[in-house]
Amino acid sequence: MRLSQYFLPLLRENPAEAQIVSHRLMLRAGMIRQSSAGIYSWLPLGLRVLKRVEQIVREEQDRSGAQEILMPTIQPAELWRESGRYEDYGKEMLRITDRHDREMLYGPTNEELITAIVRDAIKSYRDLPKNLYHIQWKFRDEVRPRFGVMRGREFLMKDNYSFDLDPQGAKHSYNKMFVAYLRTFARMGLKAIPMRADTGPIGGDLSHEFQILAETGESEVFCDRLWLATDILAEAEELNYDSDLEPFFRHWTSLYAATDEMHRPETCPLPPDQLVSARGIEVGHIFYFGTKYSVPMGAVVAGAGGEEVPLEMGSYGIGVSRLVGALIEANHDDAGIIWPETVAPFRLGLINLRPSDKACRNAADELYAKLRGAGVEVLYDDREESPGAKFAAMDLIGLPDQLILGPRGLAAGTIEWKRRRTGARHELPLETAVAKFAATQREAR
RNA sequence: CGGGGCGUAGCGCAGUCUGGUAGCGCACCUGCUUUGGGAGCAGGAUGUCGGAGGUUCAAAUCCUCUCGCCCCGACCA
Repeated sequence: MRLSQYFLPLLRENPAEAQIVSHRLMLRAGMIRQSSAGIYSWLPLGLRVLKRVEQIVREEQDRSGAQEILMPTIQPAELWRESGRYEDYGKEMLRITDRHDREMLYGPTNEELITAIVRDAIKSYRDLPKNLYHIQWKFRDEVRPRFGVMRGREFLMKDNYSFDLDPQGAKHSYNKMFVAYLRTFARMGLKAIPMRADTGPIGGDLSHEFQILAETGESEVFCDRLWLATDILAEAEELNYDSDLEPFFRHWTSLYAATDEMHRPETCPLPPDQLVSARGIEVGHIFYFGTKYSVPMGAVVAGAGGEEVPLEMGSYGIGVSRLVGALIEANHDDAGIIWPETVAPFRLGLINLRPSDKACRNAADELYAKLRGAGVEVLYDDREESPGAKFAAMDLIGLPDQLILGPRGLAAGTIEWKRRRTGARHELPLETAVAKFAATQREAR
């Protein structure tokens, strides 16, 4: 993509309403624009990241055996009356009346809808287990939306729902998601620590939140110091979803980690010097709640003996749009965003320092064409701007690598390669640049 | 939902107390010069001062009502 043609409205100064770093940088980097409190439009650069994150989530769900569906944003009130949550959910639920005075709502979550779908479709234990997910916009009319997309009213969530015949099967489904979540976050370069969590209004008795440690986290969390040096992905990667995941689950939940609500200083097993207290961003939450919805909503199947068995259910959520903010919270410096390669909107930025110079322009255009031809996603800054402005813009949007072509290097047949994260610079022979990034593009994806 | 703050050009702000021609920086447009870390000079365009009502010869400024946004707390992917 040529930057001269790209819709990338960068801001040089911080908008007054943005207080935390991810919100500031998303606005400054032209990723989002706010339309009202907690509701955002995603501009081209931001949407590319959102889709990358979504795709990683999708791939790990598919790998775990979950199947993708798509449920609507608007749901009928009567379903929520069946579970009793229509009244319980309170003002956070956006209620709508259609032209026939039918009570509708913009879905804050989908337990009721999916339970109704499965209830009507699955009648035999032979059709279990099932795990269905969708990635859809949700709306929760938060009293106080804040922190940009980290705590919006409208947000993109991956939610899925498992259906099993018995608690043992349901626990296996829960364990699968436990593993899938670790893999998902690790692929984005995030260390998300599973923490014993309160089940809240969803209900149930087993629940873990996946928390990313960050100074700007919304809540206080506590964990064993050992978590800081742990590479969970290495172990999670080797697991087979059909094997018994309980030992893995037990191992990783034995290392202390708890949210504020679940942490009790008097009963905490860790000595004070082993306990880390930090701020956490909740990027995922998994629940096992048994028959909480299946019983009131009559979601039963015929068991092996012909008896009616209510479905054992769990639900699992990942805040996809929140993750974009969380990724920035975890990956930035004073100059801007530093994208992990797996979620970067473009793999590479190409800066032509002197587009008015014919030799520079020809060389940069040619390099751009070759990179594209090699399948490298490259954002090409071909604008007539001062060098400083281009460097600042490229650092701000945070592409993992930059190729900087100027008259100085061109005369020597070289191009400068700068790594965004480390700031390390190398001179590359011009002709090797394409091959180098064609290779890294394959590795990263 | 309790407490606090803010709405003036695309962004950041001054002007409001003490009513009297709506300003500054950046961004934008034109021209020339410049070109390895947010360039310089010259010229130019941009506003229902959040909205409604009121007071006044005169309202960004005073009064009333209203809408929006942000922060702290309680609540949540």
